[in-house]
Amino acid sequence: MIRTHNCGQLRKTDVNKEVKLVGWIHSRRDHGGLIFFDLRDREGLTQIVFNPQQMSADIFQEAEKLRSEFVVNISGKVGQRPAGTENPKLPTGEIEVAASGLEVLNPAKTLPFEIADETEISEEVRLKYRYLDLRRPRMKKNIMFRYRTVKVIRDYLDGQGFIEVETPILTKSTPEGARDYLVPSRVHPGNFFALPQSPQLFKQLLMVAGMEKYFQIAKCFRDEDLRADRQPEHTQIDMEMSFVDQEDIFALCEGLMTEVFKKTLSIDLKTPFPRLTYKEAKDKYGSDKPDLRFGLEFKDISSLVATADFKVFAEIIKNQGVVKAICVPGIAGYSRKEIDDLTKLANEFGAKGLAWFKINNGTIESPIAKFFKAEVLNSIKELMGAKDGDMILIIADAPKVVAESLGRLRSYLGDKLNLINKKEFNFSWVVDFPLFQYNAEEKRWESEHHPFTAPNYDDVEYFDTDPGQMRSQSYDLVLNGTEIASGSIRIHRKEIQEKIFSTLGIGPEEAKEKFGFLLEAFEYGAPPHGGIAPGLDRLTTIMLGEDSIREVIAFPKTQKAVDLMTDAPGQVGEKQLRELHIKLR
RNA sequence: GGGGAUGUGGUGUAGUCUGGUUUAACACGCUGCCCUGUCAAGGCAGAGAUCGCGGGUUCGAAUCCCGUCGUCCCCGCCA
Repeated sequence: MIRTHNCGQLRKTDVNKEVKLVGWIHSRRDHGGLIFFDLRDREGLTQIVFNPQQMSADIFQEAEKLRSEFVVNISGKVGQRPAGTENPKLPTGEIEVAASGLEVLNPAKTLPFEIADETEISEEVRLKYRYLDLRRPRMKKNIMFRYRTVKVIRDYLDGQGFIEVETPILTKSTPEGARDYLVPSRVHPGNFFALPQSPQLFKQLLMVAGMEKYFQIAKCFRDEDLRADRQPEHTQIDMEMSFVDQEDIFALCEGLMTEVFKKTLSIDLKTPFPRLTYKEAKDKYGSDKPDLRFGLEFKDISSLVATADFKVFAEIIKNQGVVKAICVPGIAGYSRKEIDDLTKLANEFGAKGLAWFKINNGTIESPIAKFFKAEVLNSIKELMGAKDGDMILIIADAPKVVAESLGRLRSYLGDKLNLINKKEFNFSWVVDFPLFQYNAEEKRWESEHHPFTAPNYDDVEYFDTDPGQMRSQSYDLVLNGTEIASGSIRIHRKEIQEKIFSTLGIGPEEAKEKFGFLLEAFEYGAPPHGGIAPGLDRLTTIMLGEDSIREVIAFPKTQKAVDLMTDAPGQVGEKQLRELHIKLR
């Protein structure tokens, strides 16, 4: 090894030791007759001092030529800093290394930006020079935090009897779900592998194989448009267990999260995490991943206003619509324009209008108040728990539109009015998802989760009469309004699987062609099994208080799915295409 | 596919609405010189930008118009 210590290591107890340090020149303070450098490696910073009276003139001259980010090898003696010159900001701040030897291992051009958290740099520049961006303390911290998280996960699951198994990256395209990334087969002209959207089928086959407890830190690929929380490739903590029910999965996942938060952030999570059904979540928050760090719960006021003189509401209720409201504290002073902005937001999500009641001096002010009897207004006020200074926002529409638009208003106001405690980590389970959802465009039923999700066995009577009514044994883990894990108990019996396929309009032939290997496997003794897959990127993003998963991914892609550093994707030559039997059009 | 924001020396911004007192300003960085206790070192001097790209309007465009490209946020999409 070139070095004897790292740059975060030396303390007062090391004074007078002869040491060798390597690293990057982090900063330079040249006093002419005396030069200070902060030398940086992964572990920290150590001040190096070059004093011409204590070294050869040659070396001092060399030191004068050092610039930012040169990679150097320093030898010297650890010294206690003179009284009053200690730096309390550095763990190594009580000492410095008096250099006696210097070797430039590699010079560096002037960097496009400084290696410091304080400098704001456009993401475009950061991604082009990602290897420099990762030198910055924040990014280094994020990447190392991610590693520690994964390490805790592996240790925990190992302790629980799980084994990590790798599954193929080159696999088969499956219908439904996201768009696949395809890889052409050279050996089989016209045939393609698909990159896995998740190891779903393989982990179920590992259960059939008798592995009982499987996990994998698994890369998943989806060729869909990107967002702050979506990249074309992301990492799941993929888990599957045999002989379990929903409760076992919850307990495992709660144990895992508790361990992770304890070991990485020293935070004690309270378990069990609260649960709410999909229906409750939609009814009260308009979302299947509600942010429960703040209230603004929906209240259904349909029955209160159904018989009032206000025709708009009455009509909507008559046509299977609903009227729901949230009570927003302290915004009764909102101007016309501010209310217009809220209305515009509601419009974006399909609501035709936004009604409002301002509570001032105990009375309700609203352009539509005159249509309601005093006792109706009072009942609404009471139901909403509205106080002076509050404003009740009301949306009347089809249930889906009300949920989406009022839900969006809720999130917007929760953020805008600072109702959210940013330090809180609020976990909850959302359970009893519907088994199917109807695709009106294609006039067919689709799986809400995936086609291997077990139904809630209390609901199987609806298979032929009302599939939309059926609940599934699938569940999401929600953290601060983000879905961070999704899973289900799987079907392990052939006849139920066939029933699902027939509801989805997948005939026996098609099922055999697409999932034949899985269905066949189920005929050789498949244990009951289920699993869950937390998203590592989303989880660590929230834990670190970042706004985008790009901040926890070493080499992420832009919104156009491009890697600005490597310039991928790129063109390939005619020879490569010919070998793959591909002709561009 | 759609909506919105944005692009000015190496980096981050001001200037753009209201075209001309701009020879495009400021901070950081960079270069040179001075400097023995700094740690966001300090002082002095200096270099560095055809204002994303293309076209148009105009006597005159960073500024107005059209197109185009990149980046970001959102909708659709993401079992």
